[in-house]
Amino acid sequence: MLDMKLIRNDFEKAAELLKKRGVDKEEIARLKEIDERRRKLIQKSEKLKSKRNEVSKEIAEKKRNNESADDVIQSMQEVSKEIKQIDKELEKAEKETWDISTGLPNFPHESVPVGETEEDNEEVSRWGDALISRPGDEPKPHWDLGEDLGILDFARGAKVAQSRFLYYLGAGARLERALYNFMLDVQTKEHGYTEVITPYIVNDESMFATGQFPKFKEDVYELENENLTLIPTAEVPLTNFYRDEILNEADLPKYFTAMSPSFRSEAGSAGRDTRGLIRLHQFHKVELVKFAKPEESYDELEKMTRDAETILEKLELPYRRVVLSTGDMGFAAAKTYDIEVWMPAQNTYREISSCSNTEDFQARRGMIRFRREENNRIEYAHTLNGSGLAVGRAFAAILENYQQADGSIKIPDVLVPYMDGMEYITAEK
RNA sequence: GGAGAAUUGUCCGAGUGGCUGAAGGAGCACGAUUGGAAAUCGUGUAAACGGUCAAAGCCGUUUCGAGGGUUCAAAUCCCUCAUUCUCCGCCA
Repeated sequence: MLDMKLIRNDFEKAAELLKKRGVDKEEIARLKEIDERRRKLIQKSEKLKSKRNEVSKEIAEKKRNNESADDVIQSMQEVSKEIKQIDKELEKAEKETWDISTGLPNFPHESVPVGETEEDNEEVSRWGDALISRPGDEPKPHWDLGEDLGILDFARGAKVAQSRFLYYLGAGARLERALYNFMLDVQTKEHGYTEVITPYIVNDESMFATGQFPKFKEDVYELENENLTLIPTAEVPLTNFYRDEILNEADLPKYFTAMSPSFRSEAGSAGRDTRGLIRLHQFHKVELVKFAKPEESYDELEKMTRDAETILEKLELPYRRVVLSTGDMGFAAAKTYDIEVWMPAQNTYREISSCSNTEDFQARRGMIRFRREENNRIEYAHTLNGSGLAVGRAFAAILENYQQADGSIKIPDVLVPYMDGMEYITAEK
């Protein structure tokens, strides 16, 4: 949710910022207009209510003195009717402002490159020898490697559930578990995050606060007749942890991490990444969430992005960092870094983590606030989220980057202890 | 899933139609007292929205689990829902 005051007081600036994100100026103008109408109605209604309260006191006074108050009561009946009428109009205006304002994306940070698509994203840095393909000239894609080794089973996933679901088997299941245990260990022991196990189903209020609702309902799995949704990311339950709460300034910053399954309907992505582990309806992710003071949130974003990158460096997987353009950023984000891991078989980098500062956008929606020590005033906190990392995509990257000429997979050194000393995954007999 | 009880401010807790944003207590903050502390005394101690304002502040409206209703007027009466507790059923 945007700060309505900025739209009111500096319309041109607000409109310009939102234009970078593809929002029509007309729409902001309409919002401003309805908001003005809304506030006029509030004033009108409150004036009458103030009168009603005053006269109510008079009536009470008279009743206590056993005097008749019939005439006053009668006039108040009229006033009450009028209040009801105005409140009805007000409700309508409120719904209209709500409909527009809840659909507006966050203002982009000034450092974000302006653009319309992912083509306009800017590479920030690279790490590792991406272009040295390891086994030979023809690296195999991870889905072939996984099926040949008998550690991934897409066919049975589709049979038992649907396409874009799968089974991990034997050393594959073990590797998945090794990966997220490793990631959680690094984030908790080296980067100071508190490990959390969250609900995997959340209510509509939570989905609203983090920005998925009302605009992106088609991307998630909702339970029928329940007001409940399977989480599309642990960002939702983690960020909502402090919804409707006021924290102490001394409590900030706060770091949480959680491994969870994530459920996405992937509506509208038919035909894209249909093979392999890149785009699934259900996948594991180690999520990072921070609550920070406004003046520190961009430093925290840099640190969080490094926290994600560290995982890839320890796994010795080549990657690059890009900063998303205004056109490619998620709805709630003010600035986002994507970390893309090298996928040799596809000869390209693929997103494996996305780290965003939403500033106070989610905090406004979820009323996540803190009290300043110096003046006791209440402010919105800034919330950040990032993947640290997407486990399935890391799995895919390991298969492709660590494949050997004989089709086996070398286990990255840091994972060997998590695999009971196993150093290679070879075909199951 | 069935039956019953409950839900008031940071916490405990009073309050069945009007003078209750809400008694009383605890906690917390500040001040007095003290060599310092404890005890004691005094003062203060919610949030959202709207208006005004450079700001501090001030004014108004709303909020007693949530939403709706009755009424001139609702913490208080009615309806729906949620949550918690107890008992029964089921169950990892």
